[in-house]
Amino acid sequence: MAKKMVVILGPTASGKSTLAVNIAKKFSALGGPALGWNGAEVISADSRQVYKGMDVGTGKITKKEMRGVPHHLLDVASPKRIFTVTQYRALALKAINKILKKGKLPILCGGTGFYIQAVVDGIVIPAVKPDWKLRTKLERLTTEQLFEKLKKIDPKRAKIIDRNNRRRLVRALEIILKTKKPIPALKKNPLPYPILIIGVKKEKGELKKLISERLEKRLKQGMVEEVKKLRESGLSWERLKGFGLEYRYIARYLKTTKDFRNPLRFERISEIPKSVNFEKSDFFNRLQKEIEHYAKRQMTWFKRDQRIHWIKKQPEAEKLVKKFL
RNA sequence: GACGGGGUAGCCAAGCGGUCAGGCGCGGGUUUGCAAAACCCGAGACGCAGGUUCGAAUCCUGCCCCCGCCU
Repeated sequence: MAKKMVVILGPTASGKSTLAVNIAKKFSALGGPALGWNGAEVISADSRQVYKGMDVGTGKITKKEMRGVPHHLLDVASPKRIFTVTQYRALALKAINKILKKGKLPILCGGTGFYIQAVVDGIVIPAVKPDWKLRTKLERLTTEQLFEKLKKIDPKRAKIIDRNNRRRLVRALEIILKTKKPIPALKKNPLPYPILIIGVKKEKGELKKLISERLEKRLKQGMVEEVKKLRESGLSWERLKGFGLEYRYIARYLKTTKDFRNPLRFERISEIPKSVNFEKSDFFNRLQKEIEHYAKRQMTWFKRDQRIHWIKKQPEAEKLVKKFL
């Protein structure tokens, strides 16, 4: 049994998590034990599920849904602090090695392409914590000024960076100013063993339907309350907005209800009716669109990776894994 | 029937004689230190028919349609 890893990726709502668990559960049938494997464990590759307290909105798998298959990298960070790819990669590598040491197959499963790439292709970068003081200072500059500044102190990075992207400009400057040296040239350090990458493909219409059904379910499961709780635990509206999608939209909604600009006013969590009628509302439709766009962006990311084996149904994935092992 | 307002891309909406509105949606893309974030590019239009003009979404004439209001 040589070291190997399986990656399962795909757009949001495509059913990746379920597939990962199913594969792990069917591991014997796929011939794992016969080849010396002791089983399989899942590592989440999701930039939002790493946060504690973000469950309903991220579609975090429940204990019950795991069906005994161990999952890693869920709830490893506080939403109050920024979590970055760098940290993700370090934790993921640790988890992968632990799993391999047990003689088990790691299944990296998630929709954050950047995180997956960081692990699989290995982008090596030292960590620099965000410096809020410096950021507020930089935020005062115009985008153009930020770019000029970067060009002066690190022309190499300036050459390839998106000069319209304030966020990236600020982060680049932060790193340079904190480490006192230019951004080091990219070093790739890919995992040294075979990796099977499976992509879950869905027809556009079907995916839309899945997204819509899931969104409805989440709202019923108390997503509004989840966001309210996060807010009450001290997260700023700005921070919630940064999480995007559900968190962004519900935060906006709660904010307006709090500002008394909305006819629906909820002072305490208990006052939020169990079934605020979001369905068919402007709120619902917009959020739905937003999630569809997100799915599209994910696909844009995945499309360029030629190593991905795209599948439509589980049996195809099983076949691939069996052969791979 | 009279008067008033209006008909601009799938939707909302500016322009009212001479590069371009814009937003949403749609399509494509970037991403190598916040990535569910952030950012970029593209297609598509002036209700219809004439006229005036070097040039018309924009002015004129006629017609069609919608909304309001009055009888």
